[in-house]
Amino acid sequence: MSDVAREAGVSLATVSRAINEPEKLSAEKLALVRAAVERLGYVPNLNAGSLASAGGKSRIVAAIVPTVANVVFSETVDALAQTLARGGYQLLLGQTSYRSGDEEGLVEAFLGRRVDGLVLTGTTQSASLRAKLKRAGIPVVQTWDLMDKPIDMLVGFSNFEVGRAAAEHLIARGHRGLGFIGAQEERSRQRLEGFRAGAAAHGVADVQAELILPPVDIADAGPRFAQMASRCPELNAVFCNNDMLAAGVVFECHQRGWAVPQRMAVLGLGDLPIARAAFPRLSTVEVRRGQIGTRAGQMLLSRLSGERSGADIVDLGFEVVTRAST
Amino acid sequence: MSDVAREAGVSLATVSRAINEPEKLSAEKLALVRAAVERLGYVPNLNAGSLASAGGKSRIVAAIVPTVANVVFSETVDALAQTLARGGYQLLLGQTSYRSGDEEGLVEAFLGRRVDGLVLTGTTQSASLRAKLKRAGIPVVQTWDLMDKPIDMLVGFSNFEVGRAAAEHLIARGHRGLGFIGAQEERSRQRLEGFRAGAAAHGVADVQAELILPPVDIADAGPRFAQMASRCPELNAVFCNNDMLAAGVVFECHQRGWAVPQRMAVLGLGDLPIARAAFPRLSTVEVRRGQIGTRAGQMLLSRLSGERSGADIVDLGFEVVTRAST
DNA sequence: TTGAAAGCGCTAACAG
DNA sequence: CTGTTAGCGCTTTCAA
Repeated sequence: MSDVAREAGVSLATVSRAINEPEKLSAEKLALVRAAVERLGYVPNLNAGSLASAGGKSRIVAAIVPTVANVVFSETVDALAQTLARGGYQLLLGQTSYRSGDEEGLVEAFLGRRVDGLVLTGTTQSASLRAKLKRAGIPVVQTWDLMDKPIDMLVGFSNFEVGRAAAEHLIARGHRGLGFIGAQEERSRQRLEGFRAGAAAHGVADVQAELILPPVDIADAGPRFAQMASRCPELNAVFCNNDMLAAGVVFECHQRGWAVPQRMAVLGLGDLPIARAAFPRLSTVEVRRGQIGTRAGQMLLSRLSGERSGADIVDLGFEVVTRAST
Repeated sequence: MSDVAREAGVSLATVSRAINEPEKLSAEKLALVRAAVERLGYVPNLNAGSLASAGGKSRIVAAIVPTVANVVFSETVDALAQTLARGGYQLLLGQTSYRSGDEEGLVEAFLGRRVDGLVLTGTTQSASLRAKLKRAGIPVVQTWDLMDKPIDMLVGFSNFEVGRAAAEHLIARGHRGLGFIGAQEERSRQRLEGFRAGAAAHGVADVQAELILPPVDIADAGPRFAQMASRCPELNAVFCNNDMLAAGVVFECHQRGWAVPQRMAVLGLGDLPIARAAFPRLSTVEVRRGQIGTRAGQMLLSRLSGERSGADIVDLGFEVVTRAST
């Protein structure tokens, strides 16, 4: 910056003003500085700027997800990044690869960078992490599930209820040989519990379940489904924990010549594009994964702009959309 | 930090050392400082640190992709983030939403943050952007395509050759009524050119093409395919620019009762998990999207650690994998 | 081994 | 409208 000042023959403060509050400068000096900036290819150091300016805001928000390689999270991240970008914030990405122990280290690193806000996936942070976050005093939003006492803010839906609704949907359509294909992971387990509860409430005590160790490979869907089917001949409906898995099961049914939904009903989760591209069209539980990112971003933004906004807990809900596969 | 110093009864320098070079402190003082840090919940400000320390490295690398919501890029980003994390770097994410004009603004912002490195998607940056990047003097790696004179480093494969190979594969297997479904986007266009060239080389002059405006919705695959098929009754093989699209086409064929590949051959791109989950199993052009991220990360890391490493251009190639759908 | 002091690149009063 | 002077929170000589 001092190079620019010298080149333009003005003081440091003037250069700073030319960049941050150009309206407070004479046209003459402004032009001088701009020319010098141009000539030197000067790019202001934002870090130094935020260090010096009051509050030291970094204009960076960090997000932690299991992996962005999973569509469900990548769409949340996409929406979040877009929302933040509109507010002038940038996104620092952290991935745990489903190792929940990694979360604390990531948070620590982000806090060290003085991120202005944080979005977390899930609601099962350790007590020490919760405490650390509260002490940090920055807005935090947990996502993808619900709970009573969030660290700060929360946007998600009830995975347990999703499971229950899935069971009820399947039973209402006359299927009682129920199966569940999911992941060995928090939210999937919650859905399985809900699924079992929903089934039990209608007198279906036995539910087949296959939990895949993340990262879930869609190609596992077929084999896992095959296992369940041979273990339990009366199986006639499966709830897959994402539409990709469901598509895999549908393909497996095609291969076996099993009619969907007559011989086997298949219910997905997410309402991914493939649900509408599959044949038959997939019935699915729609969850607003994009909305999660958008809302999380908005909540952060309004908090960061000083608004003491309204709801700190938003339940986005979900919807069972019935198409042709159930 | 001064709070910690006071609390521990030592100087600022000692606190700094306790954090960055604990081996150079007496066990006594070290314990003192650590206790104070613990008691106060102190988190060192990394920004201030990098400002003060020579070189001012931020330990942040930025990546710009069209969108992380597209599997192909999300896997690259996933791999990149993981690789960088292992080297102690974090990832700042920028999305253009396919608006290539947004790229320059993002770069500007990242440069302002003094990121230590940058990874770009594609090779079609404007001259002014190229110049800016070169002047910035940080390692830059372009990805997802090939070119002769990259800004700095490059890791990708030839999209043109992918297209050509796809055409040759299809023709070799006896299909001559060729179609192409892709996106209105740089790399997809390159593949179409290659596809046409490959077809022409074997005397197939007429190639049907459908280019979808991004973001590509998989549910468009069926309708687009239907259009092509009705426009050109002799169509008997389509090359889809990603496996999702290909799965969509396969579903459409199921629906029409068209046997794949007998009535219609379907070739995908990417070798996504769904290619092995589909029925019939999808033939596809495998491109190493994870590798792109990993290699880009490694190249950056080795450059950042001072190694004057070897190849600055790496061609990852691709492979046509023949399964059951062609 | 530890501390004092001088910055890193920039912003923010405060004068002028 | 513009320049001077302190810092922001930390690291790093240089002495002690």
